[in-house]
Amino acid sequence: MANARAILSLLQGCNSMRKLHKIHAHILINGYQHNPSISEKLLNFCAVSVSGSLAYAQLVFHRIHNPQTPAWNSMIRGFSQSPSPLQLQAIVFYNHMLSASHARPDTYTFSFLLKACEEAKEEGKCREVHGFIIRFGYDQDVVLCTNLIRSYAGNGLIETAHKVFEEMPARDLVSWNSMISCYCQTGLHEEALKMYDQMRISNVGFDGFTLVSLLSSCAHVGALHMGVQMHRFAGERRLVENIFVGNALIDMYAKCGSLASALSIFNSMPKRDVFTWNSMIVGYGVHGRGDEAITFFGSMLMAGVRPNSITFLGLLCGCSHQGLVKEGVQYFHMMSSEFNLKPGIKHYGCMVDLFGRAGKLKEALEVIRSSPSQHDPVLWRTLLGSCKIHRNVEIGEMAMRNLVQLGSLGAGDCVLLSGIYAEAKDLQGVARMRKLIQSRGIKTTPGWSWIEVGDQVHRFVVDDKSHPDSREIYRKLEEVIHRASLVGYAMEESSLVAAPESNTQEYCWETSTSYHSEKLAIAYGLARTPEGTSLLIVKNLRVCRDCHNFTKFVSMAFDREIIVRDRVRFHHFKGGHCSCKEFW
DNA sequence: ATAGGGTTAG
Repeated sequence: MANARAILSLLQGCNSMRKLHKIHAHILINGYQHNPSISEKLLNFCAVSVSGSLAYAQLVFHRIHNPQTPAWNSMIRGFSQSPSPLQLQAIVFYNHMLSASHARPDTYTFSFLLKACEEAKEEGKCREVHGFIIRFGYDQDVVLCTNLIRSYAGNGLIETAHKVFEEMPARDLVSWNSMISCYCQTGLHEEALKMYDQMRISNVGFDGFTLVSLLSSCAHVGALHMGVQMHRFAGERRLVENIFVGNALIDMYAKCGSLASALSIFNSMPKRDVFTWNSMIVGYGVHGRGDEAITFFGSMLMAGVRPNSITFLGLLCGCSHQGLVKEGVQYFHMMSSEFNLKPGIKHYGCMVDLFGRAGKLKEALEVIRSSPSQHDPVLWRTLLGSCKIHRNVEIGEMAMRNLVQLGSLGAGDCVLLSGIYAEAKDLQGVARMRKLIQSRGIKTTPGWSWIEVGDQVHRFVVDDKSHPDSREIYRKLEEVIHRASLVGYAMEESSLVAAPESNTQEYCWETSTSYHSEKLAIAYGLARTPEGTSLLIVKNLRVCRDCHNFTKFVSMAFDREIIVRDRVRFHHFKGGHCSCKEFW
């Protein structure tokens, strides 16, 4: 004979549906099915627990006579945690609650509803729930406002999210952290970093959550100095031991070109997870140091950490940039044969690059043909890039035809093929590309470069005149070009030769009068930093040949180390040489 | 009874 108290404590310790069925039987035998605290507990377990069952919860719910707010909340919460289309049932249930019962929604109800909207990716629903919240007078609640920020941002409405943030009556640490992480996850890293200045003024302090998002943004824009500052803050609060913070620090240092610092954090970590190892492996990979990525991969396995698909992206990237064809092929196969990981489109892209870069264009083509995603423009674009490196007109044209067919031809692709024609002395081909690029309907990706000087990240675009110190920057650039030319730099004048090389490069035909964004960033960096300090430039596209050449001579003429992180990899320029050994 | 925040790739 179990009494009500005993049943409640059984429910408390319940961790599987099997146990639950037994307890439910007890409840029925003892006639407790109408005891509200027992049926609510039962319902809550079925609806919310990971080992529960929403279907069972619905049965229990419908047997409850006159369910109160807690019961409705359990159901709404259960639906909000459900997989994809089912979440919106949460809103259906809510409407049902309003129309068919006397139970009133509370702040918890809305919190669960917003969670459902965040996952469901339906911005209309998000606005709808916001309306409910206002109607019930809960729009001043800090937690609900924070929920709203996440829901709006998760639905692509970052500006609305920011508006909620601005207008909420008071912001605590969690609201700040949420706003910053929303910017970070939306890719608006400059905005995220700007929030930090305002956060300091507002005196809410910071914690590990703050640092993780900010470090991720520092990593993306290459803000090394700010990252170092975060590292110091982390040290003061003993947050470096926090695995999330440690991982974010490793990634930040690796992405800001300081593999040595990344390694020293790695060595000091008391615990390491798959993120820790991946950050190192991807770090070595994008620096073109495939052999070290491979060594770390071996240690990772020894440490008993299971690799995931990102681990292999890092490995394959390293192999392709170091020309380790045999190893790359081996790891590609290992993915599925030993770790049961299905190669994704990115992995196939690496394989196309691995063969293409090594001059094995036929094999690269074979990879595309055999991949499950042969209609993906990225693969053909990668192949086109390889054709440029190895001057192959025939396969280049084939790649181009495929891009046209897939309707995803961009200006960069035309520039690339034009370069291939130029090197084959096919002037008509060049003219055709030039014409194509000027026709409408061709997509262009605007290029930009970031450089961190002092505590500010500066962004430049091609021929940028918007910087407040623009005049000075152009004057400096003239001087830089002059000094570079004294040690052998010659700007490539003809548009035929100077047409940038890669699909995703900044393109411009009138090269003799245009300055790519990284030249402006380099000039600014040279003007504003002490002699001998190294510069870090981060680009969203790939470096063109002229800029690559330019940077080599600048590193010699000014005796500076210049690190350029482009869309795919790192270039370390020093004394007139680049770490990529012209292999990019 | 129950609520809000974190890292790698893209």
